[in-house]
Amino acid sequence: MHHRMMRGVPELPEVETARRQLRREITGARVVKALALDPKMCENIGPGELERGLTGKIVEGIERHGKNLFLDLGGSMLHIHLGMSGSLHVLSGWDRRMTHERLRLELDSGTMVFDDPRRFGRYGLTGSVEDFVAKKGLGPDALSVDGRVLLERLNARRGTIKPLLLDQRVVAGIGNLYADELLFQLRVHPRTPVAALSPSRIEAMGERGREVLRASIEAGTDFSLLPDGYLLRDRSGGAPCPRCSAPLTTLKVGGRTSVICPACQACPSG
DNA sequence: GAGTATGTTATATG
DNA sequence: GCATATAACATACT
Repeated sequence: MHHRMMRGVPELPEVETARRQLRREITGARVVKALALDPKMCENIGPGELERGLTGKIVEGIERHGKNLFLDLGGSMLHIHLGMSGSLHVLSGWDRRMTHERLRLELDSGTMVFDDPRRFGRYGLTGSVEDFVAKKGLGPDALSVDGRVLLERLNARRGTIKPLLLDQRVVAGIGNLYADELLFQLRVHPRTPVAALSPSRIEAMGERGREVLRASIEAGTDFSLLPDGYLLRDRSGGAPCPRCSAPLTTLKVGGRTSVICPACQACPSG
């Protein structure tokens, strides 16, 4: 048996889906053997030391902050960031190594595998989620952010809206795809300066943001199951805008690809 | 072969 | 210090 814990590139909803699945499948399990297979992906620790730190521990719970996942081992935590191409799997029985296996936890109830072709992912030990968040300077988890909090976070900053939404120090968990979705739903052009957005617009963005993330979690991060009107159902250049049917266009903002409806998301004038 | 990629971080520049 | 731009990381796919 082989269970994949999530689908899609790991942004907040994908990691949250993995968290829920892992909670069901490996809570209470004991780590019999740990294999840290890629030294480059070990964060602030050597593979041997990490393996020793994991062996014998019991998985007491699974936590998440933004795109970061934490296995609570009682006293210490295994931190996992899935990068751009990482995925988590639970195997039972004697499944072979996966093609791009980077971390393997053999448990008394099965095996958890972190597979990652591009090796942008990271793993290591941390004392607590709070320590980790403080050390990285992460903002509040995006699911906990409402209109008031987003306004507060953005008030302290100048600059362009989309790169700020992607900055994990402002809010943790939003990636390129969900930023595009949010801006589309709010009819905001990604290059709009924050200063050009009214407080009520920013508040609305904060409220809508968690709705978008929740909707994706409910859909199991399968974009084809998102409600009508979602950009992510077909986010490709030339596809019809779900609102007005004009062809979607692509542009670069802050070095990242953005997909917008040129009719709905007006260019900032200033 | 060239160009693309949904994440993060370091470095340089104004 | 801040905002912005760029490269780098390593691999797969079109």
